[in-house]
Amino acid sequence: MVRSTNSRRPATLASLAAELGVSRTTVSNAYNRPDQLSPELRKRVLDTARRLGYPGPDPVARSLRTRKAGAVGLLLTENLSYAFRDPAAVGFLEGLALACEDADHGLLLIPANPEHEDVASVHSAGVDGFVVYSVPDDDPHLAAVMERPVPTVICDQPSLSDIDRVGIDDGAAIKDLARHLIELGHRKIGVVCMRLARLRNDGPASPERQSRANFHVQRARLTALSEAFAEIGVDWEQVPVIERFDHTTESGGSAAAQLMELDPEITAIICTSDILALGALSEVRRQGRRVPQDITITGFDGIDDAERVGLTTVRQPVLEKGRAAGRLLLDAAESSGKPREVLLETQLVTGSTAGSPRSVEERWFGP
Amino acid sequence: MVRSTNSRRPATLASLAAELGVSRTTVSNAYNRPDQLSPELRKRVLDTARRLGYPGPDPVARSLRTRKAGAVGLLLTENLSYAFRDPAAVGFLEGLALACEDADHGLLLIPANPEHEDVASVHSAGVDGFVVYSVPDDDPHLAAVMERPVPTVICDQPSLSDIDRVGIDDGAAIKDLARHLIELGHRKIGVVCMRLARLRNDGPASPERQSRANFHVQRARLTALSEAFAEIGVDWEQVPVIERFDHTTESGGSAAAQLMELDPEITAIICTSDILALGALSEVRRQGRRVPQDITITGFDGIDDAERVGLTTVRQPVLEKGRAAGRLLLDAAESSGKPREVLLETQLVTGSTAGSPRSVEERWFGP
DNA sequence: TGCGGGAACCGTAACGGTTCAGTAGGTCTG
DNA sequence: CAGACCTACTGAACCGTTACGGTTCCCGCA
Repeated sequence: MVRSTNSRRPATLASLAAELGVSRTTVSNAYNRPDQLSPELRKRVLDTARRLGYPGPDPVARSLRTRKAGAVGLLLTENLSYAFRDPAAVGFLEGLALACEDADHGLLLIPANPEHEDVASVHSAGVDGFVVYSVPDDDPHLAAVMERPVPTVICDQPSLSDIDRVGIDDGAAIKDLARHLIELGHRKIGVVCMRLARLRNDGPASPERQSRANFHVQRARLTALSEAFAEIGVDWEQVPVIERFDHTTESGGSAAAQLMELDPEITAIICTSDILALGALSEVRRQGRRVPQDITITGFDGIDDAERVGLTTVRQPVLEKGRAAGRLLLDAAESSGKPREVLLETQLVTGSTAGSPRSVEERWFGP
Repeated sequence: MVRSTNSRRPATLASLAAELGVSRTTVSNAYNRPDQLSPELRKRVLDTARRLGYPGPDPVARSLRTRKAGAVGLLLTENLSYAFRDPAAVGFLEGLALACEDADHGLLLIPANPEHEDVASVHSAGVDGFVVYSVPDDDPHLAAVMERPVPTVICDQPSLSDIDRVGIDDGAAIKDLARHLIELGHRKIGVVCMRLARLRNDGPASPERQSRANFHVQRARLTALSEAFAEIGVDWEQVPVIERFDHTTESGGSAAAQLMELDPEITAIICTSDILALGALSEVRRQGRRVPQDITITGFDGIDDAERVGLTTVRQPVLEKGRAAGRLLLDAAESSGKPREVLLETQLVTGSTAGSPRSVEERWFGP
């Protein structure tokens, strides 16, 4: 593109000062501390600036000196576009954006390809702090963030390191859901979950793999599920858990199919996200089964589409989570010493996709 | 939060160099030009860095020196959270994010409150370029962006200034839609449009206000509509146009209500966005009218929800638009002198919300 | 033995600001 | 009329890095 007023080199504060015959300090003050110079001189500075096409103090140079960037970095180990594709992520981002806006900060989305070890993007992010959203605990990008000498807030992660954190009680939330299903009479269930580790794995996840999962949220939910069902004597080793790397409805569908093939006896499919559940729902119906008469399906998150179709799920306040993360990061009352923690409330949503399992006779011969 | 290894002051490249007894250049090279020093020394540098808790070259300082920020700024004159609430904006962002990702750049969302004159956020954005999305042509933030000596791409804006631009042919697109309605037999129509200027105005927009609109997209669409209907002898002065400041379904609903009250004779409501159209659709149905038997409703954008309900609309490739904007900005082949322009294709989607108007008799006494 | 050339490292000057401790000159106070 | 105090401005240090143009040293080769 072409610029209208362009001399060889763009004007700087120093060149402006020279032109005016004043010191750089004075020009700087004209922008930052109007009370430090006479109104006339200030006007003269600003006018000359306009004439020379000086756009005001360079943000980067200022940032270097003041040690403030006026921006918050968001790290989510996913393709950047995922942030806009997943409704829960979008909600989180909206909340985070609100908090940033309130504090007059920009929001920098940092590209961090999950299959890539390159952390240069983290190193080159000029930000005042990081929000880390849903990354595996062994992620190199996360490690790189931790090295940076700026405050950091982490979401949906265990509090293993001494870092401020925002999250929900994943375990308690999904236990409520599990007990709901147990009350309805479900004993033979199957689970569809999101990726458990950085390496792609699509298929059954052994109990060992489950407990070693690097994604805290998934691990917590699976553990809680196993506990809830252990309470009524269900052997978790026998419960099929299907993992999917990509978080899409297609994944949910194929996982549900795999689950039903693996064990046709299951009466309920518990999905660890609504997206997966919506996919499972379509697949199950495509196969001609009715929900919830023939099979029960549940999700997690409480996204709009889930509500629309009446999915039985757990609603978590994604927007609030984003906002809380931003607030925590930008709050001046920071650095109280101990890491702070915000736990948000969740809510069991009993929709129309969960019902009592029919007896085997009913299933085969009708009610 | 607490940092594990924290001496009084964080280590810098210089302190590292001093500790090692080498020059700053060498330390810098250890990070940026591994081929410039022996592998042994490099290892020693990196080891010492780890020991001292030096997180690598400061991004801001580096950015000042190299004149690169590794980020693209996005200006959209809306509350930041709007970017995540409006599906068309989300699609655009997704595309833009894809382009940024490909080029290993971050994406900085710049807060720019539309009702606020404060452009400091633009001045303090450390970015290599700007993408401007859907802002009024008299917006001070836009002016501030133009002052910054970095490349800029503008979306959905006339090519008044010599700036790279991405967009669609709004006029042609909506004319197709208009002709479709005309063929169906509509002569008495009403229009619901998005905000036309920076100052809030909810209600009828006079032809004069329409032609003076500061939002190019809206102006272009309204102008094209007036031309299309003028061709068949409809006096645009008589066509009610209702403007809404907030871009929500609620706005669409109330605008539709206002429109029908203003002129109960209209047989079609043309909305300049799907969001507005979806709101209008609910409102019309709430009032007990059937679509399209009693009234026709059309939108613009082609968002998912529109497709879901079978809205007659114009589909525009929002994701592609974002991607094209990003590509244009980051393309090295830039600065060819003349401003570049990318015009994307649109497509008329004939859904189920547009039909032939019934005669007045039919309307009152049934078919 | 002399010399060209590459590998490894260094010194200095930016990059474009902000900050803080002055200082010159004028006004106010007792 | 001395001293305190204020207003308006200045000089120099500093923020942490990279770019540029060396210098030194050693090796191979004629």
